[in-house]
Amino acid sequence: MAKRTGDKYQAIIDAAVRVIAKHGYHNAQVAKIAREANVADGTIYLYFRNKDDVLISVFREKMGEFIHATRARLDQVPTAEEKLRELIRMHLSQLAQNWDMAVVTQIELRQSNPVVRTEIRETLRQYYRLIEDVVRQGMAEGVFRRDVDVRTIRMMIFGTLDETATSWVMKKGKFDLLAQVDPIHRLLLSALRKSEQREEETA
Amino acid sequence: MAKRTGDKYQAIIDAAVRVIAKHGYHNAQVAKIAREANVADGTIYLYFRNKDDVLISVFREKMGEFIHATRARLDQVPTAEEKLRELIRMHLSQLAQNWDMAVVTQIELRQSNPVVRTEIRETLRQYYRLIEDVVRQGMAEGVFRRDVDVRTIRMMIFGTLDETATSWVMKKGKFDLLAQVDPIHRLLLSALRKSEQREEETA
Amino acid sequence: MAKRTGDKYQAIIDAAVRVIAKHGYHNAQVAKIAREANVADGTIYLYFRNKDDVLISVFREKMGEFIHATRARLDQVPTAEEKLRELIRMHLSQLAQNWDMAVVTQIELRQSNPVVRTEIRETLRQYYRLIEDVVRQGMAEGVFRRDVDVRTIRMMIFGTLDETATSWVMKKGKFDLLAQVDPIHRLLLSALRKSEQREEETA
Amino acid sequence: MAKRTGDKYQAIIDAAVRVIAKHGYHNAQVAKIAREANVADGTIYLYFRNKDDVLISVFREKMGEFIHATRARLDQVPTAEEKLRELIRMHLSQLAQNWDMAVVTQIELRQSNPVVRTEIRETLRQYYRLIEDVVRQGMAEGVFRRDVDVRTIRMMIFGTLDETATSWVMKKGKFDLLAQVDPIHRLLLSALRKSEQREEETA
DNA sequence: TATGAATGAGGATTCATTCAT
DNA sequence: GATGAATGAATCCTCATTCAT
Repeated sequence: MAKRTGDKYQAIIDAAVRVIAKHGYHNAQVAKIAREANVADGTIYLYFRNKDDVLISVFREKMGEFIHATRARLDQVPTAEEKLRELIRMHLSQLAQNWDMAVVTQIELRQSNPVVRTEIRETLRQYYRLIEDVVRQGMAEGVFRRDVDVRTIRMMIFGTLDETATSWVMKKGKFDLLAQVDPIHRLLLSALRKSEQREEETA
Repeated sequence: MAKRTGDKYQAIIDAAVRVIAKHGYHNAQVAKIAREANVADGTIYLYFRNKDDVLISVFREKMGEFIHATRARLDQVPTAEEKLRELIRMHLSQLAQNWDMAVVTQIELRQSNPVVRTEIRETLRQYYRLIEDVVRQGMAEGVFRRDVDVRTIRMMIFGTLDETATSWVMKKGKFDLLAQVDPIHRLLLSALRKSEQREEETA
Repeated sequence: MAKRTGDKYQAIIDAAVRVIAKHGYHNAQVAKIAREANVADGTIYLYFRNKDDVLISVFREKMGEFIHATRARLDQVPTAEEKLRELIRMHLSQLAQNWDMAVVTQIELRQSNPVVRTEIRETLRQYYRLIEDVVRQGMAEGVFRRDVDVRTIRMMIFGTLDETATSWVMKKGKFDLLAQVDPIHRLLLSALRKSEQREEETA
Repeated sequence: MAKRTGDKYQAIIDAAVRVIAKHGYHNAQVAKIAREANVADGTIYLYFRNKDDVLISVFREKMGEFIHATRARLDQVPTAEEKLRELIRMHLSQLAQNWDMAVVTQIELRQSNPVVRTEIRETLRQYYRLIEDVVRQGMAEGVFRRDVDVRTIRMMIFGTLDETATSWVMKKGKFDLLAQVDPIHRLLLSALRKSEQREEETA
């Protein structure tokens, strides 16, 4: 049971995203997802343990791609400041490019039950680590301040990006999400950069 | 129908908070809330249109108190920088002082259906405005930067506080939430201050 | 929950008997029972924990009446031999008088799942005890043989009655069940009597 | 289709017995039986019409062997009284020697649906005839009473043996089934013998 | 006002059977 | 013959809401 590969596996995941985005989490019945994926209801259970497993897999697969793409991009720029910019850009652009996924991750999947939510939070940890790695690099470079805990900084970075994305979805994409990259980058850089004064401050 | 006052009205709201905090959103049945409030199931429908109305009212009432208390406090300090500090402090301390409410607002109520979520978002707007007013005052004072849209800044402030609060609840209160006030204030101030002021900072 | 009294409780039990007798165990859906009892599906769950509980209760209630009536009758006759006769007569006549119950207890409920079957077996023990008490009395009277274990004798008595009843139902009541009382009584008496008495028997 | 011979035919039947004995009738899925028999799910349908056919065949084949062995044994003893003893002995010993089959025939297969049960009852008729033949022989010999219908006597004999076997399985084989042969034989003989013989018995 | 018994719509999941390979 | 991936029908139970008292 529960094969995690194959065309149908992907088809079901993609169908789930479309159905949830269109009808909402609470109206995404297994039958609807099956129909959208052009498979029988029972077929879903050849690839997934249960409905929760489908939802968790949606998040894991998509967030996995999201993180993978982001990490690959970050690897291409050397400095922490540039990495921060790419992080912001990738975060917002990937959501901007896939409205369905944006709706699903920012809104719908957050309504899910405790089991799904716990799994989601687990997946998010990888992303947290990615962010914290950038911050740590900046500190090591001597560019980012060291007087604030890395986790606090990560909360600011993630919180800012997440709130921005959620607002964008709640406003039905009525503002240009990518236009936020630059101002957010400027804000976060200002927050993170060491200043001459702060150096003295810690002395 | 649906009178919005009286002892029972309050009793039901408070019971809802306790039940949701204890059993989780998905296990907060009307019957359970009624029992906790020492009223009959049907009585709830004398004070609320339906279950959604109870949940929305929970958020509206509690968030109303939250905003009212915050606004009252902000009125007592003159400058934007100090107001920002009080905003952060009030936000985190009010959650820190009421674990049930923290669980309910940061975790459980976010699992609710679209109707409730929309209403919640509506209530949040007042809080958004409060934050933006502080930012605008800072700009007017010539202390906060003006090269970034007020809404973007608000997203950073709210996103940071919200993510911090959520992490705190997810980690079951294992870290000291109030200890975050100071570092967050420093981060946000650095993000918001005009360059010149940052230089003057230590003077 | 699960009130075990009231008109509806009885109505549901009786409806279950009729539905099972008519449609068979595997076609006795909760909805069908509810409709037959003139209540809503959900009402059943105000009186019973689940479907199994309905089935178990059917057996327990009906078998309870069965045992009670039998015991009451046995109390009215003094000797073990007469008691044995009444036991046989009551067993067969009660089934003969209630075709639906006969079908349900002899055929349909035996198809039930392990949970239900276990509960049924539990209830049957009381009946076993009733039979064994008659046998023991006969032994105490010096009328019944003592060279065979009471339980073995009980198995013969119950086995004979049960097989007779089952055959009668399987043959759709095509033979006169009550006509079996006398021959079975004679057979069992011959089996049980002490040798001396058997000698006198023919006199 | 549905050839009733070959290694796989037997393998499937034997696998069904093991699976039903181990997991119970309600957990004996076709897929599980196929796996136990080391064949593919679909292969079962090359040898059997459907699942019911498998179950019926299990009973028919095994009961067939049971009856055949019993008949062969009865042929080796001349008198009805001895035949009765061998019947009892064979009935109980064959079950005692094959726990899986005992569980399957006494408990699990009785939970099956009407189609299977009807077929089972059909197969049982052969066994009924075997029993009745012994009884008739005893009557012809002038040894068994003739004042009770042969079928009634058969119900007593079969009922007694069946109830004994079922009790033994329900009690998980906690008592010695073969130790019941002698007392049951004594009981049944007492029930069946004509009065004169019974008189001689004590001499 | 207050009660709480009654309602009934709605959905995830299993598993016997098929059929293209 | 043999496979096993795919099918899709069928059902118990929960719980928000009503309404007679």
